[in-house]
Amino acid sequence: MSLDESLLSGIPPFKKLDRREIREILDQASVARYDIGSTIFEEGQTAERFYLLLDGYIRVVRTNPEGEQVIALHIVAGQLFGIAPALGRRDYPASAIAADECLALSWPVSLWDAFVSRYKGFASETYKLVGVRLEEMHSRVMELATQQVEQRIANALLRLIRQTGRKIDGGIEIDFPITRQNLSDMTGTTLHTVSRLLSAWEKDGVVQSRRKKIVVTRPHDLMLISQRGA
Amino acid sequence: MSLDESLLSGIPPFKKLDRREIREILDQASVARYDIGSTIFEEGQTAERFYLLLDGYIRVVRTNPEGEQVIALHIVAGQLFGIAPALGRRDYPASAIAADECLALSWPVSLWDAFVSRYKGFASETYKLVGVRLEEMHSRVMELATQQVEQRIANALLRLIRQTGRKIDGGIEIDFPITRQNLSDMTGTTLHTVSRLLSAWEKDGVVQSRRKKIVVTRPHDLMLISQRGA
DNA sequence: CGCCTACGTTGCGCAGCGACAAACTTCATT
DNA sequence: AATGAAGTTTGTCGCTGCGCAACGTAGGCG
Repeated sequence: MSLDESLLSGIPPFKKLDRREIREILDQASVARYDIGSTIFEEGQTAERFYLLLDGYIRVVRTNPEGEQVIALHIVAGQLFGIAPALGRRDYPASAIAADECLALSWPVSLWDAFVSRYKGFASETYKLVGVRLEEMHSRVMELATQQVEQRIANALLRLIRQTGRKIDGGIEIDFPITRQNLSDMTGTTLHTVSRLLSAWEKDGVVQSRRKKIVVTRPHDLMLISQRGA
Repeated sequence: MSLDESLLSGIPPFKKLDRREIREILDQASVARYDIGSTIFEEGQTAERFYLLLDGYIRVVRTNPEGEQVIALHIVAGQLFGIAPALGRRDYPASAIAADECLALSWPVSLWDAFVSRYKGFASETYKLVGVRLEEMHSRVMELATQQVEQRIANALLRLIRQTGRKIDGGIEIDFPITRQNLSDMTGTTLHTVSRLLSAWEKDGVVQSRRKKIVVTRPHDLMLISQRGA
């Protein structure tokens, strides 16, 4: 099966490359589809491949010895993930789970060094990506350390609509199925507390939610909530 | 003033280099001493230089709009810091403050690309360092999201003695001055709570502390505390 | 079409720990 | 030796948010 060059042409780590180079890269790639809820790789596994998400959303998850989950971040289409080699690691530091149906390319890690040295802009773009992730981790630590549960959940929602929001009439919808449990795993709280807060916000008309779906109807009010008590 | 090549010869990012290359690098470096409590660079500033800590300890700190501080990590001797260019950034994402009297080398960021391309092992070692930091941020998020205050403080102490511990008779001492406030800034709690817990632990003989000094007398018991309620 | 499982809601009680307050200790400075 | 600032201790109080429990609802699958 052959992939079209246009797949990669707009995507940051490859945007400086010409047609021929992209062809080269695509010819070495594998494509795979992942069902919602399926695991792409697991924490602690030896990193065999690195990935590029073409479509869908990925949850990057860590589990502690007690079995509690924490969602570290979400990957959106066009981003590399599973890039252990960029961090000088032989194993994946976290698990990747398809938050929605996903389509991804992948390459064996043995090609990483060649990609870095051979393709212009690839290295700098990936290290920029790592920078962004580090930055995001930083702000999660800040939030967890200084904010109340209500503000943390508001911030989590705001980040989600910023990164994965889809404009619909009446608000901005989170583009993939998400449960209260998921939200509580992102914010270090319980599904009960998330449920209560969403109910309260729905009553105030700030959000509107059905099962596994959340629409933020008044993003500005949510921003005010996220800064409450400042 | 001329610096001796032995300064850099054992240090990871430079360990694969020969005498001549190290000479080159040293000749382009500036040396500076920083008083305890002084600021080396500040969050948001344009990154002019990147640094190598030769002696002492650095606190990497972020401040939120409300003025609350969070200590992101500590830098120990032999580590690079202020490496914004490695993250594709033009500004420093956090402030660096001397936790003790410090000695550091620095180079203008304009040299970064040359270092990466010219010196063997420099790139891979720095990205490994970034990986370690990302990993550490990850586990901080995990801790903040899933653990009680008591366990978080125990973990913070354990990390400190692992990274900066100095063996003395009767235990392991944290090698630089540290206050209850500092500890609370690392764990997202208050100095009052830290004080109470340290007092309790001291009564149990797990730690021993004076003003700005903490000695862990029974590290194993502290480990048990850090896993309590598991 | 109905069952079953996953997801969501809500009430109640409790406790961890933050907020506030006040006093004490250590150390640097003059 | 006196003064003051910075760091530490300790007590009391109350609220946020978690644990537990029970029930309601929606959607997938046979």
